[in-house]
Amino acid sequence: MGRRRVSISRIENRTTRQVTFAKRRVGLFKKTHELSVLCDAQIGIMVFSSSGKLYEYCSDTSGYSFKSYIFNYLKVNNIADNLS
Amino acid sequence: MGRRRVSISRIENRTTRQVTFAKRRVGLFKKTHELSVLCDAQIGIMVFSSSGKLYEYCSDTSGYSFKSYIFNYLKVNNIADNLS
DNA sequence: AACTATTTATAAGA
DNA sequence: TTCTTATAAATAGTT
Repeated sequence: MGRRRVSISRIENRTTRQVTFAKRRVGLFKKTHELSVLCDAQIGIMVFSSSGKLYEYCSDTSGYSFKSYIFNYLKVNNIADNLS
Repeated sequence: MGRRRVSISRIENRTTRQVTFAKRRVGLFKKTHELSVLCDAQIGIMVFSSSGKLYEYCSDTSGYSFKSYIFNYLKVNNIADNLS
């Protein structure tokens, strides 16, 4: 969806890779936010860049954290108890 | 990006919300995969639908699920033990 | 950091 | 509900 079609494989040029990372990361977080709001979903996303920097997004509505949903999931599925 | 512009707020109609969730979830995971491959990034994403079902994607190809990263996080931070 | 030609995602409709 | 398609949105290459 740009001037040319691009095949999905690692971008070798360092500068191009960094620029694409910055652009698509913003796009991904936007899509994440939209899905969360439109469909009332709880979403957590963590992105580690190749240089090791962490970017994260978490939907959080009216007091419930994403972590609380994870805890609830673990409990309901009997994966863990004694959560603190 | 469809027949009409849509404002980003909760879709009230249940059927429309479910259809949109299914479509956009696929799109989001595709975008996640593309960013990961193009830019050599490690990405984990967890989506809880409003009905509580979990969908996840993890860029790691060596057999580890994103859930295992969460488990490790919970263990390391002494939030939960007895994880199965 | 902006721009814009194109590709891609997707909202309605069939 | 799965497929189609008109249109909005994302973005690759350019400036």
